[in-house]
Amino acid sequence: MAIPIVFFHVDLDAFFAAVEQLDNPAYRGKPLIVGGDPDKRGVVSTCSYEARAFGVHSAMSAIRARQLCPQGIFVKGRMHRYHEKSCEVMKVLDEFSPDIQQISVDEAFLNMSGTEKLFGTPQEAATQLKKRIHDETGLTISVGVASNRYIAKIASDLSKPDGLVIVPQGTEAAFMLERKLTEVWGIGEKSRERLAEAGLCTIKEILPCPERLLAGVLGNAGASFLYSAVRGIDPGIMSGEVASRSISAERTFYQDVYELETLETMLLELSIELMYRLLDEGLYGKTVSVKIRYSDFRTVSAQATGETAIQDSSDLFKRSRQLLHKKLEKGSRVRLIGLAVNRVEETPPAEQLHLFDDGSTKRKQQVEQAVHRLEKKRGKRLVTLARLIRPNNGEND
DNA sequence: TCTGGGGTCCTAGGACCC
DNA sequence: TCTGGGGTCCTAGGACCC
Repeated sequence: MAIPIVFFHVDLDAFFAAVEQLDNPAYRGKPLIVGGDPDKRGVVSTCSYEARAFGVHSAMSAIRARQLCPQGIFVKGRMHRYHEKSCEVMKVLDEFSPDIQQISVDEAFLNMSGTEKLFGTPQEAATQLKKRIHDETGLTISVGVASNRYIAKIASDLSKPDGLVIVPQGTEAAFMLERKLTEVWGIGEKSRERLAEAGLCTIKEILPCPERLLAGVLGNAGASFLYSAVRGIDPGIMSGEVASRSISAERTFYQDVYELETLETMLLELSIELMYRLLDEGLYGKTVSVKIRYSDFRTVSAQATGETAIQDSSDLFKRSRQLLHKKLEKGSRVRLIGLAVNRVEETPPAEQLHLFDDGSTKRKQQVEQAVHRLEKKRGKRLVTLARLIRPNNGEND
């Protein structure tokens, strides 16, 4: 007989807030909100269940969160610490399955197929796993169990916190039939609006629709995704390899700005930040894109692919500055500026020989790398371009 | 209520080549 | 002197997720 396929989806409950409450007993049992500054333009990253009782939730503006929950404790996130705790959790997961797929700092899939002899039934295995995580890290998890990743992912969300939902093999379609459209992972607000316009508000209404009809509403990819999802079949977006990578950094200004110099200064800072990350991870890229969000939230971008890989931060700044000038509407107020390097690779792209290159770019790159190494060692920034040392450039943090 | 930051994937249209 | 079809790459914008 074939071994039944069993996937666990493990999701840490209110992860950032739970870590803060773990590290600081004074926060326990209190409405704790991790995220941006309510006095600036921050949003809620994660909040404790005590805060959720007031209606506070992730992605809500921090100002709104404070209105709903004036007694809430607002703290800034400590990503470094969350990564540490995340590693502790993943270590425990490693002992339950050789096939683990971490999909974010607080989530992972475990292929538990064939582990029955070691851990018992899925119910027994999940119960052990939850206990071990709690005993060893002080955190609680919610677990979804199903014959495919997609259903497991949806299941883990249903009885948070400290939940366990098992969807037995063969009942996937019936399980999906009971779901609300808002519980369907991958279908967001815009897609729900479009479906509603087509008279499709429930899974029951979507089921009889041919894929062709759905394609008219959501496009080919969206239709194919939803057609599988409502039938309890894994649409496959959780298992694919990443085709290309990009790295990006962006800043929302504390107040909207219109001075070109302020925008350029921020772009330079972002260039330095991104270049350090490229060097740090040993990545190369030649496609740069600049994003501008205006005060009315209109967002535009400009992108260009150079002939050679980005050499150093001043090269990155030069390229991004050109894009900024190309795209910026003069006189419009800007609330956010962003910079990205797209399609980064681990090997340098083959470049044409530069007949007149005297080797200065290579030297600049070496200097930058050396400075970066030193800074990493000492944990602070040593060299700053003069342009960045200004009393106030209107930046958010 | 006035909307962060870091990502991935999809689509449509244009350029270019054979 | 008016013009096919397919493939691939690039760009801009949008949707979605954590």
